[in-house]
Amino acid sequence: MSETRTQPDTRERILDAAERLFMESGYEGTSMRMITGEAGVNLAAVNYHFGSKEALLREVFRRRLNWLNAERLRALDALEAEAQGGALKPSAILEAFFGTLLKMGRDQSLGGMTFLRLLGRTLTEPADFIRAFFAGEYAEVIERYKKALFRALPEVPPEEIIWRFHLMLGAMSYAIAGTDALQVITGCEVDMNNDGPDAAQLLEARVMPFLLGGLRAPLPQFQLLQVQQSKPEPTKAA
Amino acid sequence: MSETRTQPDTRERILDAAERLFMESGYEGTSMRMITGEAGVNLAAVNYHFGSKEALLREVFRRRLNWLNAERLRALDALEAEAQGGALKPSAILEAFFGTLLKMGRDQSLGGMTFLRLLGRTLTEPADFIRAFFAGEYAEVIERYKKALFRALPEVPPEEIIWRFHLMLGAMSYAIAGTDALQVITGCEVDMNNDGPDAAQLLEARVMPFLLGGLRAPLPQFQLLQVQQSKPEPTKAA
DNA sequence: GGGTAATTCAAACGTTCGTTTCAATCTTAT
DNA sequence: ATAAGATTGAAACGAACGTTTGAATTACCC
Repeated sequence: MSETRTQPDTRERILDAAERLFMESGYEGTSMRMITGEAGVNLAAVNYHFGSKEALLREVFRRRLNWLNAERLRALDALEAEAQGGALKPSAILEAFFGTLLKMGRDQSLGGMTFLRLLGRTLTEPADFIRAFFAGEYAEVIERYKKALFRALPEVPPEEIIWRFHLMLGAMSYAIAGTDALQVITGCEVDMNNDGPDAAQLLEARVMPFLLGGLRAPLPQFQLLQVQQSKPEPTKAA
Repeated sequence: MSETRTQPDTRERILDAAERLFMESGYEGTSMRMITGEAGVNLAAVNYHFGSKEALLREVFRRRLNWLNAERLRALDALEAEAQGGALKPSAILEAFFGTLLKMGRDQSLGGMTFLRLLGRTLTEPADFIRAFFAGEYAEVIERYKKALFRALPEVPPEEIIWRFHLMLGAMSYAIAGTDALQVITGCEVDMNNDGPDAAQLLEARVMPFLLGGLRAPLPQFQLLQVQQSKPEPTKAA
């Protein structure tokens, strides 16, 4: 009747529906009709408000990554201010980088576990425009954290640090996105299916020690590889 | 004179093209016309030889996973025979599981790095039939290795081992599949782009120490979590 | 060499995709 | 109240999708 104020922000309804569906079915596996159907809006609304399906995906991420990027930089700034020019502890850097991520999983207004899973899953999407988008969004933050890790681990060759950063991102992404995928493979249900604060807390308690253990693992034998890649700097014993 | 080769390798040409294209563009992002075009065969050939696109994907994996599964079981059998009933070293178990995988990357006749990347990427595909297929293909091998890890690490709670198995799979998959995806994000090129033996060897030297370090990392604080998990009731949420 | 099955081929099938159109409706400021 | 602009609605667009058809061609066995 008169209270049917049918304007609960069409844009937000579309973004919420798209976030959930992209997470569940992937970008190519989600159609515009699925999105507008779940959002309860007209099919043409997506193209009217966002321009295209690609632009919609970008906006889905932008409204979350703005906060994530800013918060990650803020956390690193705080650490560096506290250290007063000294090197940071690797565990503190990981806590700032991944802890900030997991904080999103606990806060429904920041997207919660839904966005975390979408993020982890989308990093492996093969579409070119998606990869290009992420490269641009992440560049500054990754650069800052990479340099912090270089300073925190001066005895580890930078290339090795980059590799392990790589591997930590992969482990974390799978732990988040592979909630049902990999746990089907491992044949055992780990109780991170439920959304909300518990899932993110469990995740943090389980994953952070693993990441730190991997980061601080003994270095591989470099003699052979160093020759192959013709890097002049020798390995410092560790 | 080919007595058993009744086909002019049309089947193999399709499988090779599909393997490469699925790796590059994903399942949904690869069309039948792309596959038959690259294979140089007629569009109808896929449905004639395999029945459907889904069945083609399954066959692409089956011709590789048959070897991988058998070899992984054989490697574990050899370890257990050598141990004569004793527990295995965790590093040996990882070497058997992931070393076998990386052996495929070095052998072009087993699919090489192309198949490895396809495998890592497909594990995150959201399509239901893909997940169901992998669950069936992997079940036996995962079960065997899980039990071996339980015996090798009796002081670690089984659920924690499963989690870390999870995380190791994720790190390895990203290291393989994320060749260009994540290295764009990290903004630094790691030279695993080239196929062939070198890439797999580099991968092994870099990744295995990381995985072992994560697996043997100190356990998290369990007091709080243990209460939640010691209760046998599952508390499943929708 | 003829008969039979296997395979290839061009063409079309029906469906779904993202996108566009344009009239109808709602919002807002004058 | 009314004009102007913003938003929504129903319908259709052309293209691309996976799949099917039926005739033409090839390979194989007796």
